[in-house]
Amino acid sequence: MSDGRVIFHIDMNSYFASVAQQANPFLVGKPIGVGGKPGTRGIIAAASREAKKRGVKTAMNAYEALRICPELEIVDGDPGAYEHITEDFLRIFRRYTDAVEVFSIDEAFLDVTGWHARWGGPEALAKRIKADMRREIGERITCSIGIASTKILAKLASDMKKPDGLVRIRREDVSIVLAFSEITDICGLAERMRRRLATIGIHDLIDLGLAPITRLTVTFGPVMGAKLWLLGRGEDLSTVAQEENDPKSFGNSYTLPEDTVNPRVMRETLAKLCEKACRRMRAEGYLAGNVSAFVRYSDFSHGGDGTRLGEPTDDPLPVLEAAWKCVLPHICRSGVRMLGIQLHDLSPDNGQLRLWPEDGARRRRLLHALDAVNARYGHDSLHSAATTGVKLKRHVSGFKYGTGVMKRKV
DNA sequence: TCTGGGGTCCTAGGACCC
DNA sequence: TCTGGGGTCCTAGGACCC
Repeated sequence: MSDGRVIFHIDMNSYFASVAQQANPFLVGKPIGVGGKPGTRGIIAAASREAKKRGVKTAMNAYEALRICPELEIVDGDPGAYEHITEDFLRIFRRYTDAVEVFSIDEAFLDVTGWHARWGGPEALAKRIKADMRREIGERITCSIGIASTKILAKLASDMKKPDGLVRIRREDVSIVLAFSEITDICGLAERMRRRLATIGIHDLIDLGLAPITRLTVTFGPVMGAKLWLLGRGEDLSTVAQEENDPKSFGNSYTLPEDTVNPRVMRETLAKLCEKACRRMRAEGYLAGNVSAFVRYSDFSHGGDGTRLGEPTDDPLPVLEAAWKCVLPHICRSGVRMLGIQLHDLSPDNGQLRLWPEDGARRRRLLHALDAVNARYGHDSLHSAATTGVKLKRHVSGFKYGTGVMKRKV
């Protein structure tokens, strides 16, 4: 069935670090890590090739990374630049097929079945894409391309040679590749699944390929069981999705510099998170019908709840009130390390279809004005006084808190 | 100075309806 | 008298991804 398909998985190498090095020649050839700001408990989001050689790994704690590699230079991420460059390489991919699925900011699947022949076959097309990228995006930002008949195998292939790799897994080589791969090399199978499979005597992908489907469906349910059975044969039925999906949720979370039991700190943190998530939602034109809020304790266990919002909204005030009620029963247990919120049940904001009461309309104008200032001067320039906890005398009917703004750092 | 922050998808279980 | 069973919707939570 899938024999005829030709799928590419294209994965940028050390993407954030490569972008930083391309933007700043002083960083070229040096071990750098992106993220992990001092004074926070952040982690390294990406390490340059030089840093990786010295043992720095993605998701490593910044202190640990500096201990292993004291000369490591830690630089801030630049989300705007990543988005921009991602758009550039997607444009290149779309020259060669309509079926481009954005898998993350630095990865995409391409279905080039029926298109590769005119470029001289899959490998020749992959080389051409690499050449386009070098010429149009730059020498620093390289990619690894995996070619196979399914998405899972293509992804496995792109992982096999880094950086600047090009690996094709042909149908006749699938079983040998699987025999030399770990269960957790397969996208979608991680440590938990490895352990669960071990409990029924499946220790590697060869075992998985030999397991009867009933054993898998009994243990993992009909859907996951069938999926595992196919994976054991190097098959998967997923197709390259061409259309970009609408977002399902907007969430923000923050790990405090140190654990706290202070409700005031927690509420202020939650307020900023609500503002941030609502701002993002307004920018993309969505309203949320549902909010959930949660805390992570010192021991990494967590607590929280969700609730419906009275009516769909993108206003941080009602969101904060609802989120705070969700979190409140959970904050007395022990020190809190992280707080987070998530807005779901999204609907498009068809402004004209909704009847805002006059105060509501005024408040919306205010929020959008705040957005404009923050967009211009930086995200933390202005906060609504209500969500920062400043008590105001002026109240606006229909809202529990005032709508004044507190000036900061402009 | 162990363990960030942004997401999606799947499953289990309860409520409710016919 | 007895208490089925299928379907859908919703929510909470786990697993996984980069």
